Amino acid sequence: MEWEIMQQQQQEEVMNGTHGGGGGTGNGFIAGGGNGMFVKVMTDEQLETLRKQIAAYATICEQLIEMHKSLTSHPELSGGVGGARLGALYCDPFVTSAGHKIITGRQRWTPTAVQLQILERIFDQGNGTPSKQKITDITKDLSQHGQISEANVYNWFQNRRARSKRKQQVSASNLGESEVETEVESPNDKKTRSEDFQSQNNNSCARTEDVFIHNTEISSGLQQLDSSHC
Amino acid sequence: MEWEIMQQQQQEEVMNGTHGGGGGTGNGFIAGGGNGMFVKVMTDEQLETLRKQIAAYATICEQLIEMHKSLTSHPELSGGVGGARLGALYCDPFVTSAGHKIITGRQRWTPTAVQLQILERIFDQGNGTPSKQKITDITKDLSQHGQISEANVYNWFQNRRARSKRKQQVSASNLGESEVETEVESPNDKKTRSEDFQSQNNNSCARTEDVFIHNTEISSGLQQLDSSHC
DNA sequence: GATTTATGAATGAAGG
DNA sequence: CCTTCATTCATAAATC
Repeated sequence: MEWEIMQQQQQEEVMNGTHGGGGGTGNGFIAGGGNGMFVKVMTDEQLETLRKQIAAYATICEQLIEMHKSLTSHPELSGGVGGARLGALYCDPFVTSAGHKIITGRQRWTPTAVQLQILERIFDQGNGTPSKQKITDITKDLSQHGQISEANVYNWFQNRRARSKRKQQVSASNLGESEVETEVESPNDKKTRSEDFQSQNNNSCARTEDVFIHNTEISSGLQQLDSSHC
Repeated sequence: MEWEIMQQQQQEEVMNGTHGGGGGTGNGFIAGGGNGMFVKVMTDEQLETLRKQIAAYATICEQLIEMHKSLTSHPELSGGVGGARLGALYCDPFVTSAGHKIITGRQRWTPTAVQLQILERIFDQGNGTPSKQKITDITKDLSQHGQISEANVYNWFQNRRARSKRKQQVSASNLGESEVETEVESPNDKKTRSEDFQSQNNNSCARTEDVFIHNTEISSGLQQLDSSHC
């Protein structure tokens, strides 16, 4: 279809930019048609949106397939690990042997060694509150050593802190446990809110009531979607 | 029934679509040719249309799943424990492999694909002010498609707005000098149409602590499927 | 090169 | 609202 050009551009950018640890900063406005000519294409967010939607669609379809299989064929799968293998089986078409997926998702940033050093040092010293100004500052500093964005720095600190804390918890709670339990399972009572009306912890089990199929075509689905707004 | 055929066709479609782009610059997404002869990008309307179509497919598929669930849960289909058996089929690999208990307690709400569609649609419609009454209304509407509470809706809108805004800031500051960006709105008016569109997400109901499937999006789907029967 | 691990990123929820 | 935290998802890197 018509986006192939856009896709191509996007992929080129990704390939060129992110292998050395860059990327992540791209926005959706990519030059098309050589030098000097710019066309507006999908933003990254739009692209991401579509990617996710298609992925969700594929997921749902796969569920359908598996359900159908489990119904039509007897589930005497040897070992009973059908789920995993089936998943891999059906996933394969989505991942080409060339190595990239349907829509090349954004490559994630990978910190350079130097960047990591600096980040760690900052974390070790003043840590705690990476204020906004500080983030900007650090980002500017780190960009001397490789491609980076403020979001990267922000995420890095967030993750660093969270995982540091979690590790502490784990080591603390593991001291009394010689169980077969390999997983840590935070037994400490978290902040258990009880006054809010936050009770929706129920998995969406089979809903047998509102099942109706518009047997016509896509438009019916669109209608339904449209009518569902308020 | 008709969904058999439908499923078959969809499978073919998916496979064809994703394999076709394997060679060269092609991505499995849409590209049919592989050699870009035409320089054509999507307009916003086209994008929106596509988005809706995908959403419609997702909706239909979801309904199919629900219908299928209702079918399989009938006791006479498989000796009185149809639902359980099916559930065991899908759940076992995930539940037993990690050797842990399923914490059936708190877990954060994850919007269904359909729910997200509706939410995004409402969000897109401008009216960025989700009044209390509106929240209640939306919640009621969404509860047709899965478990949800008003707090969820409220939080979702809050987060959606905040992050959309933040993203705009980032992209604006990032591309800065590039002139391809048409100006969006006057800075004094905060509330305008949102440039970005949805973000889909696969939901997982029960926590699978040890994920041993790394097939990108599909694994999430399996998780969802696994948990949807417990 | 198939799995597993480590970790960047996304997001639901709480606090102020 | 805006910020922060906790959890989860997805993927680059590592491991076997």
